[in-house]
Amino acid sequence: MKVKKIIDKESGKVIERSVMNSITIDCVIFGFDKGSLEVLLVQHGEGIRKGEWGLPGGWIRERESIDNAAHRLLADLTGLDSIYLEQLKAFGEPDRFPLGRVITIGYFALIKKEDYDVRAGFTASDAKWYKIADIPKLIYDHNDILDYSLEHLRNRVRQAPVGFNLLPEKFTLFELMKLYEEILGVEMDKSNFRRKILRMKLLVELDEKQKDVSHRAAKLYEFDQKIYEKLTKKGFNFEF
Amino acid sequence: MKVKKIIDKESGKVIERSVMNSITIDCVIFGFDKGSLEVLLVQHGEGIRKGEWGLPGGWIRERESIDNAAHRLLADLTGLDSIYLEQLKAFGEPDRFPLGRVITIGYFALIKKEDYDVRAGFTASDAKWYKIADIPKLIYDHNDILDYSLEHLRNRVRQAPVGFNLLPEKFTLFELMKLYEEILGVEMDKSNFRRKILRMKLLVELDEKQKDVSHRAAKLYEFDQKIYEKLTKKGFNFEF
DNA sequence: TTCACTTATGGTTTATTTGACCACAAGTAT
DNA sequence: ATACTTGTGGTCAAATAAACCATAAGTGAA
Repeated sequence: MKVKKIIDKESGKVIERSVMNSITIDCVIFGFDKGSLEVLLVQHGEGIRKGEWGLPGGWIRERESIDNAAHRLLADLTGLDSIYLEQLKAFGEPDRFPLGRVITIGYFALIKKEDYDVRAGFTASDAKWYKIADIPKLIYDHNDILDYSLEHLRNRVRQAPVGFNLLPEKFTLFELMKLYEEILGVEMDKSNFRRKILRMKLLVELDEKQKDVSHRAAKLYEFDQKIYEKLTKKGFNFEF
Repeated sequence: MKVKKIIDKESGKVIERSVMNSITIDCVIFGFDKGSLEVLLVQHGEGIRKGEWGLPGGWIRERESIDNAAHRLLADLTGLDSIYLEQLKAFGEPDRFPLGRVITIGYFALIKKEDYDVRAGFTASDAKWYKIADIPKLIYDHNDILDYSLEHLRNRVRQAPVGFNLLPEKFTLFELMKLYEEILGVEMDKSNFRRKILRMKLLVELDEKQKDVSHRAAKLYEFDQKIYEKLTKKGFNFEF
């Protein structure tokens, strides 16, 4: 096993810690802002690919599970824990990484941008949100991983109520609909959407309304954690 | 990179070939026989776990993609190529493998048992089909991988027409229904099933009937490759 | 041959869901 | 006041799903 320099999170000191030398993790972190789906990319600060953009990622330590590694990397990156995170799959074309055979395990995260500060605990030289349409050419096979994630996201939101992880705690039905429209690339009918989503009893109507909008304020909703979990396990159908 | 003894498929000679030393592949191979869902397990012929059952698997070679590795292993095992195979995900608990840190990538295969001969090209000391209900305690975390696959299979057959890969080329609607019932663990209505599946235009009615059955012979169907592929991409809905 | 039994096949009926569309409410901006 | 935007609650016809029924077509046993 290789030994890599790693910065210890608590002490801030550079320590040596063994890592697995042919497997990495790369995370596709989705956010949603002003009607647009976005992805968090980082600019590499060292090595031959200095200056190029890629997915945030890192090495797996010798004694941690891969899920833990993904959570740790994400926490270092965003300062957030307990966010929605799931493994995508492994990417292992033999020439995907130019300096040797490295297989990477892709992870897929959905975060509420309101809770998040790019700078918090951030170690890469630069990090930036990119709209899906503006993704540049990325290092290695990261464009492939991103494309796969996007495809996965589109499938996932139709089968489980995971899209909510991209919205603030309290949201309007219109915002929710716009989220689905953006992710799935379709147009929906306000009225039918409302009927369908309310019928699942997934949402709790709050005694609050939108503030500071230049039109009639809409009621705010949040989702019911119990039913959310039940539907997440059982699967729900969200075709339009 | 480690060097492992590998038996060359063409020549039959033992050759040395470099493999990645901390990643393996394990395959969950499903078959369907007489109304029961089954899984192919192998008995390990060497090492400390000699005699115990596990999933068929192996090492990834230095210069092959992980998908290729899975296809190669499966071809060695079953003598079949171009079978339905997809990656599940990586399994990486730090202590899943007792002799060191090894991450495994799970694969998921569906085969037509009629086409398949367990002995063909088989290298493990023994291989056997097990009914889902009779799965023994397996080595390492293979029971977890199997449980995950089963869950995945249940989700998959409801979203894409992949279940057909378990049936012979020609099948009756009743057989197809029994397949769904077995996989999903539900009872269905013959008449409604028939209506629903025929409405998708996925099946082609053949000019042939069942033979040697002790009741009215049913029409045979096969599926339409074109529509099959379209539905596989697009996703179909098969809730009951 | 007749009858019981099994599965095949094609209905019906009713309730539910969808999709398209409408109308008015309740705010803001000019 | 009026235009404009989004919210909210409807209608209606078409499509779908769920439960159930009836008859057909075969086998094998009485």
